[in-house]
Amino acid sequence: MSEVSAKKRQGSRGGKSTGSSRMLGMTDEGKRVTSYDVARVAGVSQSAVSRCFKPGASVSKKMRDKVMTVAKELGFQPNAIARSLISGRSNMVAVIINNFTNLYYPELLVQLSRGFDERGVHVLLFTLEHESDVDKMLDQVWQYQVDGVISAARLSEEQVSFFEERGVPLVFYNRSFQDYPVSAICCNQEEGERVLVNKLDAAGHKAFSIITGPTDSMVSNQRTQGALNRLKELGKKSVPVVEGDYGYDSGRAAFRELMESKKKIPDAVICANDVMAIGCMDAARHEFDLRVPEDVSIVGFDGTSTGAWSSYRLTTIDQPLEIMAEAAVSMLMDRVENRDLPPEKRSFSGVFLEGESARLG
Amino acid sequence: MSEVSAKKRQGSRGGKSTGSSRMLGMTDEGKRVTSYDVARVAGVSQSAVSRCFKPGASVSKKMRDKVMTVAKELGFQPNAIARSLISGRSNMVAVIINNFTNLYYPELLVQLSRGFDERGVHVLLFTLEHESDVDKMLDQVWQYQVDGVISAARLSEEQVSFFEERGVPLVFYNRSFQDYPVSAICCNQEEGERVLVNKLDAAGHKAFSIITGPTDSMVSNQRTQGALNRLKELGKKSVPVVEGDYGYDSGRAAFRELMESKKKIPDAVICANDVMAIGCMDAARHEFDLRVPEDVSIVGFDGTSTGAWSSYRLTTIDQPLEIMAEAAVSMLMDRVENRDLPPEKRSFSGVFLEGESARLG
DNA sequence: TTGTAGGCGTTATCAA
DNA sequence: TTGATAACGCCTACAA
Repeated sequence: MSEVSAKKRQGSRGGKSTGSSRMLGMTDEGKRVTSYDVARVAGVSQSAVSRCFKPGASVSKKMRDKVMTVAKELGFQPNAIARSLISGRSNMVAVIINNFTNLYYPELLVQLSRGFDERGVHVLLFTLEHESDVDKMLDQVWQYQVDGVISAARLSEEQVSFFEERGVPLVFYNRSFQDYPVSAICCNQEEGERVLVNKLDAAGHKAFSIITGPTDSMVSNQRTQGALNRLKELGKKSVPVVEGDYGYDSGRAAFRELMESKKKIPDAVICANDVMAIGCMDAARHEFDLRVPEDVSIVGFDGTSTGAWSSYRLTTIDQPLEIMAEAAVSMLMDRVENRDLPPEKRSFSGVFLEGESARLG
Repeated sequence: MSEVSAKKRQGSRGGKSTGSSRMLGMTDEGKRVTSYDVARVAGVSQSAVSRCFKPGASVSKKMRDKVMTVAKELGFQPNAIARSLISGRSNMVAVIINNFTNLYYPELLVQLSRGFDERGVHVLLFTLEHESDVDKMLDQVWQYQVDGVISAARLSEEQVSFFEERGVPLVFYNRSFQDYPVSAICCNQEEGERVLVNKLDAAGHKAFSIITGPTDSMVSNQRTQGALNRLKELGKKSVPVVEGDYGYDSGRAAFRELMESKKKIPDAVICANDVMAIGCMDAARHEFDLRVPEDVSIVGFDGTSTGAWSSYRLTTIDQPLEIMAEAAVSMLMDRVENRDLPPEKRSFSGVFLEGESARLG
């Protein structure tokens, strides 16, 4: 031990008397127990202690036992902050989510958190309320030296390049760019909608309507376009489109708007997500005394657990959440380990859930 | 500038040519821009740069302008990790949540996140699946030097003392100990249940039943006890009690169990949360062709947004989520600022939501 | 295998 | 007000 550090750290817990420390993890002076403290008590160097806590390091069994015993005795845990500073890896990942009104996102968050946990990585959560907050938040993310970012919120190209320039891997969840290379996990929104339209069309529906999410939602736009494209191919033109905000009330309001407009009453309503579809069903049944699906078919998208509740039994497209979340986690971590991996997109097909909210027979 | 640091940092961005850096926030060698880089370009000392980024520091306007200009030019942002190391404050707070099946928790998480954001504090999220994971997680929390912890998960006294010994402020959300001093924000569960029972009793209900949450849930136990206590006071004995797990399916199953047991059919079912109450309603209506509330009254607890959906219009107790979350945030941050504050408990009354799932007339 | 010493990027302390 | 210098707690060559 160097003279300097010996002098610097003359805690009253010198050598012996380490028996009954009431304050596990703290020195008698109320400071955090560091590797130096462990080293002093164990009579070894600080670097030895450090090595004992590094998985593949070269340490003798004797040394490791000695150090670990003392470490446990003192309640020592390496300081992740200090480690991050020197190693350049924080073992933290930022998860950016803005759309919490959509019930889908909490479920996503749980899955992501689970996946990262398994890898010993921690989630720094960033929730957005207004898109305008994004830039301030990006600075925060950068300041905390996260190893990577998963964004389920829309970012501009400029914002994407913010991370790119800085070498921070970024994986989008259900958003992407056509002409800008970014890594992304997506559910194939268009395909899903086309499946729904096909099923509805095959069952003889004539008057289609669409309820979209917020117009600035990429997912909503893709879903809407998917449905409209397929409808056009089937010769359906002038399909009424009403805008919602992904929330229950907006689904209700949108259905009301459809019914009260001059156009013909719909017999099939395609909603950009499950929650609005549920709102839609409630409006149809309780405000207009319509039977679902006999009078009107209503379909959603997401496969949220609420959609399966027996008052709704929603016909919808189930996004394979666990699979997509796991894919996002591993795609990100791969890029954390190896920054040279090129951007990659993985697109998963949704699974058609028949439910009972659409007449398909 | 010292000779040493001048030698160490001889980036090719010396002095001039700072005009068009493609790599904002990175040096030409691909390293993070540090305060030294800013200092060199601006021709000032590193500590001057540091001061310019500290709110109440004593810096001349001229200095601040010069530094800030260069900082912006280079895309410099102070490294929060390094700051945490020296300052002992990470500006991160751990939020521990285990009960994600309960729809109440995502909404809580958003509110907490919002509150901390406003204070420039970041949320490190810890989700628990099994109670057994707790200890490993506590070590993680400690390693990251969080400034405080909010736990909506149950912790043992030992686990609480883990933080106490280390001087990390802890605030519980909706859990507490009777004989161990901890800070906590609670909704008055007992009181809420008593209100519900009174309303149901006043409307002439005779056959009460209770569906509980998991037996190891403190909140569920309090709610159940609150209801049972009041019922006993009203002379109702032998109230059937069935255990659920807070989930929709368990609410359905529990109702089924109630109906199929030998005991008399209930005319009032008290559920430990909204989601189970919803499951219960669906079972009553769709499996037993009962009318709610004419044949059976069903009440929940929480005031989740789904309970208000028009298929349910749940009669329930609304926990004042925003208020409670804000209280939790400020209670925690107060203790981060001043560690000497004694533990405190704040208990908020729930708000009775009349709904239409209970006959109260 | 073990110890020494330097550095990660800040903030804090003290002279100047 | 500014600048040099010492922490903060750890990891990592490099030397022993």
